[in-house]
Amino acid sequence: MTEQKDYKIAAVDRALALLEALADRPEQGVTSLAKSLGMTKSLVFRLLHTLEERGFVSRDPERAEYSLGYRVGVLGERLGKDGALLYAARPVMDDLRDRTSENINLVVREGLKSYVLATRAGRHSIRLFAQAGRNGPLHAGGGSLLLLAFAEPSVVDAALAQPLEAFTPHTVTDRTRLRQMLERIRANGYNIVVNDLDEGAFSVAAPIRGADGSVIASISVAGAVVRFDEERREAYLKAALEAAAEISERLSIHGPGESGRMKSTA
Amino acid sequence: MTEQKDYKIAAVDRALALLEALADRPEQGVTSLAKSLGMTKSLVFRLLHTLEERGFVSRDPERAEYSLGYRVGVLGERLGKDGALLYAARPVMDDLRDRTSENINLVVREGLKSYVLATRAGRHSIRLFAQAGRNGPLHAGGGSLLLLAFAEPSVVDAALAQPLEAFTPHTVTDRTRLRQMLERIRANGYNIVVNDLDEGAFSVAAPIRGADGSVIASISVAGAVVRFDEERREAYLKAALEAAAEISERLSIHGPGESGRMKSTA
DNA sequence: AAACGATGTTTCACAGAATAAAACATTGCG
DNA sequence: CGCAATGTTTTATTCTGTGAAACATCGTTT
Repeated sequence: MTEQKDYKIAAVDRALALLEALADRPEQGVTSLAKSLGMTKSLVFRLLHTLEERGFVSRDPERAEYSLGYRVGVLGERLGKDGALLYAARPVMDDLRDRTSENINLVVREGLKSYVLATRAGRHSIRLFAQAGRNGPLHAGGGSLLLLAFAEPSVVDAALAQPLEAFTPHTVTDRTRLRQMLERIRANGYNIVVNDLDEGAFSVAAPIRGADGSVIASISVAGAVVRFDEERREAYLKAALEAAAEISERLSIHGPGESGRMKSTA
Repeated sequence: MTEQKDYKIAAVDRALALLEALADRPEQGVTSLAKSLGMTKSLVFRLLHTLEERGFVSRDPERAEYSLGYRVGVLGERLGKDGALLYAARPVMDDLRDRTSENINLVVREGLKSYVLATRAGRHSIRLFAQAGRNGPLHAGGGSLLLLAFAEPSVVDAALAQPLEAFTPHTVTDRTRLRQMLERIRANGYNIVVNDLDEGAFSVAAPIRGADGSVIASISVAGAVVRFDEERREAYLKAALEAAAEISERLSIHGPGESGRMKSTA
């Protein structure tokens, strides 16, 4: 436990804890909140007043019960869904890159295409398909296939109804085999592909889940196949799954536990 | 200036002001924020640290610039879009009810139906169609028609392609006349109807706009036609427009100005 | 290349603000 | 009708938030 400098200002931290508690369970009263947070009633009362004045908390005047206020919604909308994902993923991606020294990709689905939200460049120089802001196919690439595997059936049907381009000789374009692959990905909870989108490249992808538990993005470790031995395969898979779990936890209502203290001390 | 009890706790209020500033303009540095908010650099630095630890603020590690963090998105999503609107509207609806003594309705569009988000009962007892949680038509009722008027053309076409029920002898079901009415509503920026959904009732509706400026809801004053003279017509229209503007302002990025201090001292 | 200027980070001492405890008010329930 | 639980207000004390200023780091200019 290295006591790193603590600039935290207690009053603000407590106010934020209050907001989290109200997000976790709305319609709470002063006493209930005070008890569950280990604060005194008067403190909670003052905090709520402050938050309410700015619309971050809303009081039902009849029942004197509090919930999150409209300003939280306005600011959240401003950030956008991708924004939340992106910022939650950022430090985790940095960490994953440092651990693996490979390229890291954060990919979401956009209709029948994949979309690269962010990347981290590994230490080894290799040109891959993935590039932030770029649209790609859904039927090839580690992250893309994983997204397709966890998409609604109607999306899968629509995606497979399109012409399926072969990006390399190894790209799977046979629809029956593709459906089998998707089934396997769902069963495994991850996806590993080799040479299917970029010649000479591998990709190890894990699913990121939103607050409601549905898969909303994939994070993947990608690099040159020549460095991809059995040992790395295991290590990268473990790292990718952990990273995905960490991001998913951040995006859940309960938020990250006390364990996830990532400081990339490169 | 009646100095009402000030329970506001300064540190928290400043932190919230910081969040608002970052929502208004992301990617700001410490100095810029300190200057625009009239705080010292060290204070802003500490506030940002506290906010960052909880994910309410996100720092670009390279450029040392801050934006809203992912937690804001998670909490905002939890509230939902209707939640933000509902909580922003609540005190305004109370105020509008107190001013007019009539029924107040907050209505949104849900596909090709209207949906009553919330109501306030006036002092005079009158049974109206509107009831919280209820779906209604789009082609009749003050608020519903206004929502239709400001909907995308494809929605209007789809709504008018349906069979149009006549709820009273005064309900307009002629499609050409309806389109003329919608045109008028758009031009006026409000809508007043009589007897078209509830026999013997009037409705004065004004548009509520979201952060992006599009019309997302309507607020309306409704009551018995027998009390609806010219003087009240003017007064209700003014009150409804003001209420709609107030709610819209709350939902905008900049938030409510210092003017809007509503305390319903009934 | 050296010096400057701007920015982010850290330190520190003090004022005043946040806090806990307890009294008070209000509401609902038995 | 009284009891119990909750929200609100007050107050005294302490500790924390705060501003000023020093320091570090970076990019730019001369």
